Amino acid sequence: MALEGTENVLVRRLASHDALDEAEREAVRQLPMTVRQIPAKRDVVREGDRPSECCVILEGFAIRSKIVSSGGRQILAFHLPGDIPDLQSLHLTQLDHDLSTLTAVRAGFIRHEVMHVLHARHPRLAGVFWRETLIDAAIFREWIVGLGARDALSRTAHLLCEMFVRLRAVGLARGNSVDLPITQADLADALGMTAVHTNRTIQELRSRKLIAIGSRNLIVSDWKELVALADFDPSYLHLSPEALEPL
Amino acid sequence: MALEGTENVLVRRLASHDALDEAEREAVRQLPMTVRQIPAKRDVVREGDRPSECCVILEGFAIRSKIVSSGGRQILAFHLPGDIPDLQSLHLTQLDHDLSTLTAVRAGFIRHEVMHVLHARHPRLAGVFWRETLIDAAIFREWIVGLGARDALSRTAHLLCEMFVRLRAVGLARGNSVDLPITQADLADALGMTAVHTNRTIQELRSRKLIAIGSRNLIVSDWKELVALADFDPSYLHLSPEALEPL
DNA sequence: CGCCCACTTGAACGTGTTCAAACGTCGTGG
DNA sequence: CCACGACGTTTGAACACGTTCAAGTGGGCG
Repeated sequence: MALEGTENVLVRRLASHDALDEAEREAVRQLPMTVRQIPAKRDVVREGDRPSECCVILEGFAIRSKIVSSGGRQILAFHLPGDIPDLQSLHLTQLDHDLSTLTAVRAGFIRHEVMHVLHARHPRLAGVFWRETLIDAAIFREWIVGLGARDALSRTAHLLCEMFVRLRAVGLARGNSVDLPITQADLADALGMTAVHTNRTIQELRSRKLIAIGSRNLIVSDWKELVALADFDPSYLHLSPEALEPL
Repeated sequence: MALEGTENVLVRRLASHDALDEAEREAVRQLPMTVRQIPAKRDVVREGDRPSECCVILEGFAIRSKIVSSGGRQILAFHLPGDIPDLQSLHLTQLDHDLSTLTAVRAGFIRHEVMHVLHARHPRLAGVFWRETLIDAAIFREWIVGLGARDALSRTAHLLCEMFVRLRAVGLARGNSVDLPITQADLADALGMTAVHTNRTIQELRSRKLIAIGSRNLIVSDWKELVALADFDPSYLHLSPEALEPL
């Protein structure tokens, strides 16, 4: 049945770093979770909200973003199945950014109290969830490096490398191809550049035969060269050795 | 004696958000901590290290940074007294960036095992430390916004606002003046721009009579205007209402 | 006194922006 | 079945923000 699959997304994610014992796995499986289907391009929670639950993405893509006074939008993170985009709300009452869907999303919502009880009962699980938010922060740091110290071409290549590795790590790659339903305008808002220049940068990556990319999927034609151009080192993703192995 | 003061830095910081009960405060005060004095411009831990302790800054300024292949350095965070810059190493074994001192720093080192025991014994304290890393991440997010969506002037103003508020929150401001021993070259590496342009941007802020700034201190002459220019909203710092009050 | 480091200045240059228009594709309704 | 509109992508040309390189100033410390 559906629920089994959905909960396993969470167990698999949490167990991918530290091994969990059976009691811990079972406790996660037993987490009461409300599964909701959310259409594409909808806000899930907004800046200023004080959420009382947090959500696991089960299917689809979501983003976190922030609007600046000049009207611009900065995308802070792309989230894919297995991610818990607002886990921080567990200890930071007020949300300081928006969470919205890119595609249609199926997400599981877990109430904060339930999480707190889980953490009190299974302190090691608290550490595992904590770790998830730390990986989140590690990705933010790498984005800071990209925005501050890399030019448009290597910054774009770097983001594509990251998305590819993360999707592959959760089993969403088929060979060197992944679904990537992110428009160039969205990429632009993440990369801190205009859609026009994002388009030209992508064309450059294409003409160098590093990638083939459409509006819904990405094929990495030359992983080695793409990584070299991007100066991409996946250690910041803190994935298990297996998830990185046969790249 | 010195040790009392140093430990109180930590208690005060942790208690500034959620109230701690006496047992919890005492547990933090009893944390065995090795205080070390580190000269200016020294690495504390480096990318790739697997630290077995984490440190609280007691005095002085530190930075986290990352080197890119092209030779550039991106500063990811400025840390001041009360901060725990490598708290993440508690659950992320391998460090993905460097931590180094800007000025001479007095820091207290706490072994990971000790922290783990503390968290197991006082689950609520675990949440409080977790929260510290979440605020860290919130600051990263705001830097992403700055680097991606703000121009040089407002980005620089924003960073100065942030530093001023954070220093004030830990009692390091005297009126509208704070010690800020950050060179323009360091600012440049944080802001993702050249030292030359950082210099010109600062001159612009000076000539607009918003700030007076030397190489060791910052005076905010016109807070309201500076905030407006920076589009600065301190909520992302998740400070207590008292720390923000009479701005 | 002299050196080093941080800051400052000038001028040419380039990466990425801005504005504006056109193209292709997909889904919808006539 | 074709017309239409919406959306994402592509293209061109002028422009600007920030870079680059190079030289010079000023203050603090040995």
